[in-house]
Amino acid sequence: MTRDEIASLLSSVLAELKLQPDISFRIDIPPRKELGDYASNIGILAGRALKTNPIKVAEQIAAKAAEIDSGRNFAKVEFAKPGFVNFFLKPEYLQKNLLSIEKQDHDYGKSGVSNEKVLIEFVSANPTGPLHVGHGRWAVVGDIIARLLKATGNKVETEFYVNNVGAQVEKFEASVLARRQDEQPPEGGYGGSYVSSVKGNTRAEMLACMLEEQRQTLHQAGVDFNNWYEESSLHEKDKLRWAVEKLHDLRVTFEEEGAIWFKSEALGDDKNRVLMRADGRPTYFTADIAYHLDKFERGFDRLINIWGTDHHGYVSRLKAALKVLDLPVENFEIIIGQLVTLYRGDQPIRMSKRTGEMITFKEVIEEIGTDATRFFFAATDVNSHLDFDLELAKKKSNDNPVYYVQYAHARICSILKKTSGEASSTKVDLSTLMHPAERDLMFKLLTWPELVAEAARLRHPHRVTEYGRELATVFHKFYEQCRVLGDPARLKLVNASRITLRNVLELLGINAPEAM
RNA sequence: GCGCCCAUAGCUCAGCUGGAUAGAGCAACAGAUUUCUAAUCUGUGGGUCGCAGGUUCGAGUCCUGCUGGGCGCGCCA
Repeated sequence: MTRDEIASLLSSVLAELKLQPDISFRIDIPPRKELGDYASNIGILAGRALKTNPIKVAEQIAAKAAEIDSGRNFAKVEFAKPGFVNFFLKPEYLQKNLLSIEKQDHDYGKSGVSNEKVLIEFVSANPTGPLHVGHGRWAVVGDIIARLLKATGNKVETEFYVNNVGAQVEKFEASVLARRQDEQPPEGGYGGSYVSSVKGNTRAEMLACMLEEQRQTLHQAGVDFNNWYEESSLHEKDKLRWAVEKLHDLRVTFEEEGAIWFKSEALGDDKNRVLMRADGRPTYFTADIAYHLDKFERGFDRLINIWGTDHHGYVSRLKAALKVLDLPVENFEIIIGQLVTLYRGDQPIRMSKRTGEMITFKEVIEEIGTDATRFFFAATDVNSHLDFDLELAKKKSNDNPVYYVQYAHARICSILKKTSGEASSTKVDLSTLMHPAERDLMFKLLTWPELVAEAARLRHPHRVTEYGRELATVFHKFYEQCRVLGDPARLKLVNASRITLRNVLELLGINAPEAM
């Protein structure tokens, strides 16, 4: 009985007992083992809805659930204090799941809970300098969210938007040329040391050079985009003018001081915004409207953007524009990624693209490795600011959480190498798997698919790293207490653990080494 | 000044649409290896969940105010 199956069981219990059928009860893993494998607050909520004693209702529900199940999946179903219903799975159920894990192999954890065509856009750094650590964080998070959404049944494309038009790229070109003449960059230009290594004679060549470096860095981080969407292609297709005309037709534009404005203030923004400058050139905002119109035109059901916190002020104006254009804004999510402050010991390192004083994403990868970089950046909620001490990450590299998880996988492979394929035998009596450590491990394995679904739904990669640590812990404890070699049932359990652990690392884009 | 985000153990962070006795890793201390990898495990200490109110059977979680920090508030991108 997975969480979903318990949910539908409880729904039919409510129906049979003729209780309030539409309460949104929760099913959780309770804080202590004595309270079962799963627990629901259903009695509390039903009691409240019916204005009766919640404990009595819980008692009734527990009895009915046990009756319907009639000992197939649950050893017992109990009710408890404020109105909880607690479910205790039979060991046979957990044991049976091991066979299912082996059978599903790489697919264990995947599901079809969602079926949308999703475009996720992230990083989208200006092609005027190397990627900084914040980009790196958003790259890792975006990449893993894409993997999560694929794993739960969606068709997903990843996209990097290239801002290769406008004042910034003009200043970039001027800065490169100035550096070659040993001159100062223009006002607001780029002064980092990387400027001298930019190759190319034309602006396009210079941008291509910078872009290629970004692409390589991302590849090194295990992040490979499906699409690189160049802003210039929007201009070539005259999409900006087309977008402005659409807004004009909707009567949400006006002219003032020679510029064309969008009446965004009336649509939830702080103020009105310029679409076309007095000199006739469009703003970045106009390009962004055209770009997102184009995204929806390409037939995606859902758009997800990861934007740096420095762009959060653009959320309301872009949503206002898309809404007035009658696009489904409810299917347009913007995840705001907070910054990373790098430290060397107590010393914070400022991230500024315009000064030479920055540590790039590439340097971080090279210093602490791809696996550790991905794990650390995935391991915290992207909505929270992250303080990241390079010295600490490097110094402690031997008991980094990522190595802890990888080590569990390597240990398993080492055991399995010592066997002659007994783990793959189909006729094994699993009923001997009764030890508490075995049970804990089996239960942890059982919850992997629902964890993936939950992490995908919340767009929370850090749930996956968390699970990886927990699974490794449960495995290591099992390993300490239970000798595996010579026990066919335990070999089965270990093999299922190997598959699950590998799938966790696969989802995170981290290597699953067979030896360490 | 206005807007968004954050504040949980010495440090870095989890805590799911409000649920049962607030967790993990690191750091500190004490132990475990003739046995499948000790990159492991066991145990100990460590908390007014920034502060003050409110909502209710129940608040780290929701609301209001305050304090402290990050980021925005361009006819830059």
